[in-house]
Amino acid sequence: MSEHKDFLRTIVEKDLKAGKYEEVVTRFPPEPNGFPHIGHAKSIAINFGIARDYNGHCNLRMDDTNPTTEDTKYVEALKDAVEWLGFDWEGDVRFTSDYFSKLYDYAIELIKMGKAYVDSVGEEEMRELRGTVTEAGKRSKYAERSVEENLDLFERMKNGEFKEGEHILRAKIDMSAANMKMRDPLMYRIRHEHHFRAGDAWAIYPMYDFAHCLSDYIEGVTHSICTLEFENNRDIYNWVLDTLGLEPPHPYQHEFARLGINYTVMSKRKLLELVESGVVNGWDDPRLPTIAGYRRKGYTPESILNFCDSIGIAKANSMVDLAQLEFSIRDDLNKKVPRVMCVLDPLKVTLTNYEGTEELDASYYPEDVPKEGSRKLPFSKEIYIDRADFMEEPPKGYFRLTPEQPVRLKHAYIITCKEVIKDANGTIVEIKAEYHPDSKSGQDTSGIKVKSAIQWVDGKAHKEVEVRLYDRLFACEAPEDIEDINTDSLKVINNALVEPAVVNEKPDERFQFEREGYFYADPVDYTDEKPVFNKIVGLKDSYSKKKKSPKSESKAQVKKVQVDGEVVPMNEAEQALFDRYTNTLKLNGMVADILARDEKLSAFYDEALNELDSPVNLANIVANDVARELKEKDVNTLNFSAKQIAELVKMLDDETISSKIAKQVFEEMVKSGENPRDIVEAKGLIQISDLAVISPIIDEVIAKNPDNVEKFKAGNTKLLGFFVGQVLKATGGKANPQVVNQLVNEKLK
RNA sequence: UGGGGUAUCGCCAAGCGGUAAGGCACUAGUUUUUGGUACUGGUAUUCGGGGGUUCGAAUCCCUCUACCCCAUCCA
Repeated sequence: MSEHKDFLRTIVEKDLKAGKYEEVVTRFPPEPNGFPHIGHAKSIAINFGIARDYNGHCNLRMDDTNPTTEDTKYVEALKDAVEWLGFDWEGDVRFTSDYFSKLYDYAIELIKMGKAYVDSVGEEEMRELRGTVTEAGKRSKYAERSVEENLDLFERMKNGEFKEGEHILRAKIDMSAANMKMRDPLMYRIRHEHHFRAGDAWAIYPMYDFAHCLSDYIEGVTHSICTLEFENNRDIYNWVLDTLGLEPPHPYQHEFARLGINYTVMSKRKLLELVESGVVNGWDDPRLPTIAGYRRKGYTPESILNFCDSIGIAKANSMVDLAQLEFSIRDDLNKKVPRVMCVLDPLKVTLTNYEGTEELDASYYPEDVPKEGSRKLPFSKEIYIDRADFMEEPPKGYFRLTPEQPVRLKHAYIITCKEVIKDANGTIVEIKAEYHPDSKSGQDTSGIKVKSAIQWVDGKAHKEVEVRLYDRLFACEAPEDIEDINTDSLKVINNALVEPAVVNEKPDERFQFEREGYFYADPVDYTDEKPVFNKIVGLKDSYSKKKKSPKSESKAQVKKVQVDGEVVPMNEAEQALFDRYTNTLKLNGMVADILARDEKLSAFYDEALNELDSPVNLANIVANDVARELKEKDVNTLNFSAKQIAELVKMLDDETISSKIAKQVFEEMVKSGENPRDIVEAKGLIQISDLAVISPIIDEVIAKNPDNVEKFKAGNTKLLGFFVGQVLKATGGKANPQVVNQLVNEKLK
């Protein structure tokens, strides 16, 4: 129903509307040092999605500024992922390395402005000089080098005249900045390393903080969207663009929370570890949360996109339940995919009263899936069913075949068990059963009631296939490392039996194996001789859930006790002020506390008090509303004066205006600096307390909302607010809310 | 410990002073030749805690608490 926008789209819309940009340009800027995972999918969906929604465009840019970790095989994987998800990037794939010489020029400009310098301290010393989060850092002695010297050194760095680590180019910002990122951040480091695209042309490589903002600018990006951990970097982002004095429009950075899913790891480092240690079989192992992995497993791009859509975009760190992803793929495949029969754990059934063979018609799709298509099902005396679908001594609520309970073979006949044959160990090896000739699917006249229909395959006319059953890679919700791995994450069934049409007709590459789950013909290992199917996801299973679920543990959670920290005690002057406020002016403790502790506020309050002797109302508005404005501004930059606030409160005291209107007028004063009386007059905001005026309006509101009147009378007293709100709305906020409140209450009684 | 963020149901997430959306999960029922799907209902007297302002607060003010990020020549 509600077409709400995420906060990024809200920003984009506002910017577009304000004419800040003509066209929205975003970018997806991965570093090509690993395979993209589903977290990247979220970023792709956001960046390309926003560009699409607002008729802009999105670039694909490889952020390749670190030659030691990056590789061209990863850029291919990245391109594949974006394409597979169905997005087109604008023009060619971009590379930060394409901008190296432009970036170099910008750096020189900064040096010339005295805003960057070559530092030559060692790594260790630099760390020490940087200070800590609580202590300011110190600039190294090299910060004093002349522009000429810096220019010379920097050029020689570029030419490869120095060893790695010998020199570094830093921005000259502020070594005592509270934001550690602003303590003269590094812009260039020396790397005698072969770059997979730039070759050996460069001996210096730009750092992220220098390269990223400028690359965005060069490409005309308007909204530079990244994850939360870059919040602290935003200051440098703006600093570089601003101090270079680049012609607007500038791009601006906005951050959202990265995706976390339980039972999986998402960090590139950990993923790399899993791949390199051989715990999984490559980057596209279906147990990995990589896009290649999901793709190999059989997920559709639509399902991934729907998932990204369903989890929303916000700024709170969160951990999404894996069930949400699984829902997305089931939901997608349910509408699309043919149903087919496969027996994972075969148990032979001989139909003692059946002779010959026949072919049964069977639709590929259930009635609720509006798709056409069917196949023939060979049927004969010998068939296989799944071992789990027969029980000699069934528990209560078991719907399948038992010695007493017949069952339907899906698309075929009802059968009744006659004899159970076991081997020497007591394991069941065969069932002898009888079929009911008049119970054929679609023309059943037998009148036999069965509780379920099970899958089966013909004893001879079937295909043997390999089925790979995947489970979550990790055993715990928030896995840390390899210790937490689920040792049962892959089960291979070598000889599952599938009905012949699956392999012969190949009606699709994804199937629902009835009553089991969704499966995908493995794109790599599948051959006609040995078909291989990957389990994408199981069907929802309310039976086994009911069976084991021991009802979630004690729900009676004790409410967490929260200890209150200590409040800083007031100093003497503050205490004196506080006492005066509470004792002689009769302010309540909280308000007095707020005022007394803040010099700006108490001064403002005292000034207003000189104008008007209304200590309580004045205190309230100062402590609540004026305080908000004074949080970031200084008294003399405010648009309004203490005198005007006194005037406002005067009107409140007179009941010329209501407190609701007072807030509105205050907002106006903040913006325009006009006199409160003028505002009230100009907008006609004088309070209406006349019953003769208010009463008919209430009647109208009541008449318009019979449902809510009903609910109110039934005891939903919260609705009082609704009615008052409606009346106030109808009067432009001018009705006296106290009067309205009382009147509504009476009328609804 | 300085700075920057974030707290609304088991998990996501709307909400921006006037009736606490929605999805997942859970649950009860209806339909069903998939224990699937679909459909119908049930799930927050309450928004991290405590105060204050207001006729009215998840929303404004004060304060406390918890968690995340920042001291790589990574991005």
